[in-house]
Amino acid sequence: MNVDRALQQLKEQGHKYTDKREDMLRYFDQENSYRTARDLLENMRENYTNISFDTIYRNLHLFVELNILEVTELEGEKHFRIKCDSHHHHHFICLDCGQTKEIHTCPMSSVKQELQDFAIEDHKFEIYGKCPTCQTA
Amino acid sequence: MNVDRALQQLKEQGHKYTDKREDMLRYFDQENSYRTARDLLENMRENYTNISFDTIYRNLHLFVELNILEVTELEGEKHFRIKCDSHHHHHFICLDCGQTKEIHTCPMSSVKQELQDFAIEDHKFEIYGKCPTCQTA
DNA sequence: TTTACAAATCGGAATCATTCCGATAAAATA
DNA sequence: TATTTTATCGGAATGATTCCGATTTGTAAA
Repeated sequence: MNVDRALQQLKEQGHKYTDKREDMLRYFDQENSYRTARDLLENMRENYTNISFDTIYRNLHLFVELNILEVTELEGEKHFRIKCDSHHHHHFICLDCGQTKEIHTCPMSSVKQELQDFAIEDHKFEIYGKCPTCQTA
Repeated sequence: MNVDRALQQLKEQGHKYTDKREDMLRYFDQENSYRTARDLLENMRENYTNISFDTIYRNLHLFVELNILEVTELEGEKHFRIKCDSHHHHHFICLDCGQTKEIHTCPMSSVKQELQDFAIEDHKFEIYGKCPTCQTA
């Protein structure tokens, strides 16, 4: 997912263009890691002094709904990151800095046999720890 | 993990016995599914009219620390269940009733090769959906 | 079996993330 | 440009969780 494509998708689905939306997407595109609503708010405040939490959350949820961002819950707080383009995969998530590394192993195919009568709606496979950078810091 | 063993473990580690602690453990032992602090509170109120959230949370955290309960975050709320005895495994979790089913597939061994320089501290593999009972209900 | 003390509990206030709402402002379109 | 729809703001409300001072209760030692 890149910013221009996301913006186009917004327009196509009847949502309005705003500078704030573009900047939010650019923020996640640059960060390329899991960030909280507060992280985003603080970054946005640099250019939009009075931006409100309502705007932050409304757009975060919109982006998740449109599959532009993905979300996970870490230590009681939602964290968002731009959705990866490539094929299905999972993430190692650094608990210090939020950086991620793609994991290409996914056990779902073998799991489905174990869950014949269950309606699978979603799954989460995440590995937590410290990335090389945060280990030395 | 069973109730008596948990109570003994509490005692061994210098924690005091209280009826409430025993009843909390019995609740999770019976339920055998992911329950919230509020679920527990409401159940406990039947016998202890004035039990407080402080007591609920303090003990939930203690139990997690002592490895008697395990915790996961579902839809912004922490859910607790009694820790399984058997060997390492993961869970299918029913999003309606919180019932779980053990999944015996775990991809961590193959994943470790992908994460040579990363310090792995924890991992989560959960499958969400509807259990057979909740599908028909 | 009392005593003494640390741990546990209560009640309620505080905190923190998130959501909601009414009023205003800005984008899109005719 | 006028109209309509969506977005934003500011601030209040909500809901889970935590904190705190005062009180009570296990427990171990006298």
